[in-house]
Amino acid sequence: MSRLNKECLPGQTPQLPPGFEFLPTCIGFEKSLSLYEHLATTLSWQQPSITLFGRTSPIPRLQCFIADPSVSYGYSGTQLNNTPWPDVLRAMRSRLKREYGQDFNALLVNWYRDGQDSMGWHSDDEAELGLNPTIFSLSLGATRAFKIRDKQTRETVTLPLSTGSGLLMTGRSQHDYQHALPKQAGVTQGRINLTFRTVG
DNA sequence: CTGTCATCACTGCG
DNA sequence: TCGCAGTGATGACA
Repeated sequence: MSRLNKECLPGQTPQLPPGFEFLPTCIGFEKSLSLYEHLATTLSWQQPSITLFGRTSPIPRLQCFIADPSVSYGYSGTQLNNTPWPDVLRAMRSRLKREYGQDFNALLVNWYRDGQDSMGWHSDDEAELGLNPTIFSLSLGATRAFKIRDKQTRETVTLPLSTGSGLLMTGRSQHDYQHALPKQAGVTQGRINLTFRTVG
């Protein structure tokens, strides 16, 4: 049984830009935390290194790429090895197909072990994802501040993503906006983020 | 083959 | 505690 933790409580939801839909309770609180524990202990986590500005460092998070065997996917120069679908995630994928009519064939999982782990500004605009990709994101564990920034105006909104919440990104969300998960010094608990996508 | 372009995270401040 | 500026080698692609 997972322990209640203040770092998992929800925050305030701002007005979001077009193409971003926040779903506060996709799965229940207890269920989300037990799924966090399950995935943290059972997935085959990887931490590749990246070289930039002459300095090589491990990426500041762990990741696992789950996909159908036919799918090939990579970003910023690294090719990701496919892990087969665990039962619980295969079931979630089926549920998403029923609810959103979207047949996701790939899932990038990121584990932000504490507030020192992060992801910089980017868009999910790789060619393999197509023109206006639909991406579904599910958050498990500690609440982290998700930032969305308008590429033109650089106006930024902060969306606290609490455990069990979903974020559906559609339409021009990856054209017109970037998103990031900054470091948060106060956070000691971990967060796992599932991002379902359709490749090819 | 060659040049252009976007990319990514850390440190050191304020 | 937070955010910004400054830091370049690499791969994709025309």
